[in-house]
Amino acid sequence: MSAFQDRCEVQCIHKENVIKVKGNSLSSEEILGLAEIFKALGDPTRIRILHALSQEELCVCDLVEVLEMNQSAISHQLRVLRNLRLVKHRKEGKMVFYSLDDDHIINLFAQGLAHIRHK
Amino acid sequence: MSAFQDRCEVQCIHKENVIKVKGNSLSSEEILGLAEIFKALGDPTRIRILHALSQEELCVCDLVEVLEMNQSAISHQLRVLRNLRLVKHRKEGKMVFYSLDDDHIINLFAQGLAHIRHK
DNA sequence: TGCATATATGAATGTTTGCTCATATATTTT
DNA sequence: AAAATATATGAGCAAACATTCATATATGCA
Repeated sequence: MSAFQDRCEVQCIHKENVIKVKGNSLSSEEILGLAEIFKALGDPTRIRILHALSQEELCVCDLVEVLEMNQSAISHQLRVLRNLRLVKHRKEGKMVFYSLDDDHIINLFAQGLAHIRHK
Repeated sequence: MSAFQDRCEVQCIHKENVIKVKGNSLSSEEILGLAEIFKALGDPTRIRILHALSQEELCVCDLVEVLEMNQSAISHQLRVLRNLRLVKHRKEGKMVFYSLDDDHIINLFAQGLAHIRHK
């Protein structure tokens, strides 16, 4: 209780709920990790890339064609997805083929679509 | 095929895959809708708010106390979540109580955590 | 070796975003 | 009616971001 008055000038706190919720919070790593993934999914270009890759392994050129965006933009976004291990890549000659690194993303899409369709 | 050469100066395209994937893309509304939700989840403060609300209905003051952030920041983020219908609110006197608007978010969190824990 | 192709990346830029500060609104209390 | 409390919101600012342009790297081919 002492921790309360120290910092917060507000009076309406429902102490029990606050204590309960504070005692069951996510770790900083979990919070930052979640935010990082969701932020990566929070961009139309990256959504389109991931959705395309959920159907086929594709090279960068293919993605350029599918998304109708320029190659630099695609490559920059692929780097973001690669750094988060959302996609993996495989080199074959001059080309680099990308694919999803695991299936969680597909489930996340399904959940997300379920949400927007119920609204 | 004509559509190809028009715009794209690249030659390595795997035509069949590109056609298949292009023919099965999400609609603009779906893409933008998904991006919007995931963007909303892509911020540590909003994650913490949503996680808190997944345990208890809380008023703004409670959230201020739980997150240890100032009231204005919390209110601004609550507005974002409200606009996307991720949370709903209920007024009681001077106070406004917030809670999750549906359970999809909980599933999204679970999926997201599954992803980061497997890496 | 030299040229073309596929991809990656740094710098620059315009936009978006999250927070703070100040203030407005709404409700209760005195 | 005035003061206090709970919440909302506009303006301003710094940081993050998405794209473009120019260029670098790497591979295959003549």
